[in-house]
Amino acid sequence: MRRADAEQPAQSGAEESAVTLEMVAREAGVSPSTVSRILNGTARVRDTKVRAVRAAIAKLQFMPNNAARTLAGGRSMSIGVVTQAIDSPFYGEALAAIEKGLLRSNYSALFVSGHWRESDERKCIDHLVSRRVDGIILVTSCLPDAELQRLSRTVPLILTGRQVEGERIQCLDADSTPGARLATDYLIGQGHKRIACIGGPVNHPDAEQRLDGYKAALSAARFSYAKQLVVAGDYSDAGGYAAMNRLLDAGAQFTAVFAANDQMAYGAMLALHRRGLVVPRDVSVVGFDDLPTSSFTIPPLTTVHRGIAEIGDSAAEAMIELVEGRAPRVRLGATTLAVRESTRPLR
Amino acid sequence: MRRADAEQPAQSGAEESAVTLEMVAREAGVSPSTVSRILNGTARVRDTKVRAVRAAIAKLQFMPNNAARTLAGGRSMSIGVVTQAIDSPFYGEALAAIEKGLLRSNYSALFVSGHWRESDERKCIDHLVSRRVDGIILVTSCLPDAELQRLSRTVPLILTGRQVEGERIQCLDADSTPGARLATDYLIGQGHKRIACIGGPVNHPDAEQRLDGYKAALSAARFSYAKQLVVAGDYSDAGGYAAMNRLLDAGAQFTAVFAANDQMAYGAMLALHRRGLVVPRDVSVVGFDDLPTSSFTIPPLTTVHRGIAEIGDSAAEAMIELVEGRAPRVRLGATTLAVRESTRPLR
DNA sequence: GTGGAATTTGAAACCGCTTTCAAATTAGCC
DNA sequence: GGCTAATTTGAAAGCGGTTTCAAATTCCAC
Repeated sequence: MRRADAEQPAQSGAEESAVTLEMVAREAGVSPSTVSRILNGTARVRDTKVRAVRAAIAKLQFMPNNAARTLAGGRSMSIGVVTQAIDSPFYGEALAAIEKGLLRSNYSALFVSGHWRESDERKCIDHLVSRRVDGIILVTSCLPDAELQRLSRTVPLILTGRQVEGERIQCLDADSTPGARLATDYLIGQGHKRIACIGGPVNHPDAEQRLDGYKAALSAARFSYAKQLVVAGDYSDAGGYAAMNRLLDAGAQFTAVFAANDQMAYGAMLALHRRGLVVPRDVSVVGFDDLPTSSFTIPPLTTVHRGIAEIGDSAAEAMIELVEGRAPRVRLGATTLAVRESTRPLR
Repeated sequence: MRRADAEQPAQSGAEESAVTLEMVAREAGVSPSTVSRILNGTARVRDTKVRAVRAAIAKLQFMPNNAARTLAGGRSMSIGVVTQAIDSPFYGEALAAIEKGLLRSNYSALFVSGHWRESDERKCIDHLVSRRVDGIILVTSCLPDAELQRLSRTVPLILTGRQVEGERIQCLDADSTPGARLATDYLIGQGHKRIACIGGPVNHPDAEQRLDGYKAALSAARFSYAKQLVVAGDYSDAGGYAAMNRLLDAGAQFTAVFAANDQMAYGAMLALHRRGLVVPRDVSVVGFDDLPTSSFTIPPLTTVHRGIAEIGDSAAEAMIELVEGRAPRVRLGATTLAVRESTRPLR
């Protein structure tokens, strides 16, 4: 309850006025240009001065003003990252990897979410452009190709989960078809004949790929595609729950399910559990994404592993190559199947 | 394989040079000052000019350069948000809410993660300061009080999950003690007498509160505190799994467990499952946080609900009040218990 | 010691916007 | 219509860095 003795004006809520490069220069007895050169390593400087400047920086606790740097230098050292929902486990993992990858090269990430809505995404992107980001990573995008192509004239783009042509567009091709094929093939290999599918949102490029993979596996095994075994979800737990209920209510007969992502698999498993069906005894379930939690569901989920972190990492790396003017060479590891305990051989 | 016909220099990777405020001014036949005033609403301007400028902006597709604005205006319109792991479901939910809350007032969020390491967090914060954020929201912080107080002289702070005094520090008091008490009281009320506890990381203010709540409930019921029933985790699924195994391996006898967060509860449930113990028949489990997924675990998890989104939302709101110079009035809804299917009355 | 090349430095312009200050315009009133 | 007061505008000075350009030093060989 003691008050400061406060002879000097209290300055309530006062910000400490920031140290500028010029103050550093004066303190070190050199010109601002010299300080700038040392900071950026853009020219060699006599060693005695380097030391003097370093000392001044430390003494004054100087921190360059990023806005000024951006304005003068023309680069903001920040990369915009567009996702659809920052709070989905899938994006979370990707974002963490991107953040880490960018930070390695001293770039920082600006995350924004489009909520699967074109208008929201457009607004986010405008925001990023206005902040003069040096590049944009679209982890998934709702926008039409033409619009992305137009955007790429303003700022270089990295795109995952989709293929769009463009001089300054790099696509990290994460085609989901093979993964879905892998999952379905596995179920077939385990002797399952009636395999249901809980798909993603309709008209969603990625969701379509996953459905395609499912169909391809079916036809390769000469199984007929049964429409009543396929139902659309929305990539959420609740959606998977509802989808499974629809399947069950319609009296569909199946011994296995392929869910187009892990979260829907969770929901589906709960719906089965509620009806007294045990996974994998009564129904085998396979997911897609291999979220970190999927090792800890009951039972642990068999799922398509694609290294989300790896995608994020590659995206970050490619973006840095791109903005530094090098040609990014991108390679993604293959998708694999993480076999756990939600599936079993039939008979 | 066709090459561009390219008579005019190819300008490979050329950025469209950006439209500036001055170009807008010229196009509209007014001075830059006037355009600025219209943009910011800082003075009234004759209606005819407003229209002319609006037209010019639309025609040229002008987007103000944020770096220049920040430099000239002294505010960056961005708020730093420090978390520990952007990919944890807990933070994900909080971040989504913060992003949304800030966007409402046209602020944007800069997310960085400290990974529960002081040095990392310090680096992140320096980064934010250097970017001249107008404020920092620390969703959780590892840094000592004194350091935060020092930091608050540079930039206003919102702090959740912890209480630190300071003129420009606002704490969103999310004391976890009552929540933990609530959970434990519930188990006791259901007739459980031997209640284990999987705590958070030691020396973690929040984790300590949760442990305190557990102890308080015990002693209120005149149960003795049994050291062998308490084991520390690390807030991760894997940690909860390991912790439960330690409990079981040590031969601890209990009919219920309180886990200090949901993710550890997931891990604990899996460990029980692996030993053939059924939740809630053999052991009741209560978590803390009410993550979105917790409604979809098997069985759905009984857990302490604290409205993570609400915390994020309030943090954003309070931060805006703070930077706009108003005194933030913060109120958080009470914590409640979401009773689901992982608990049952004993006997 | 000297000339010329190579290296190191500083002055000053500039990046695109905000804001102050004074001039120009308009409005209001007798 | 003329004078003052209120309103609207533009010129210009920053904000804090980077970068160009030319001047000042240093280096080196002869």
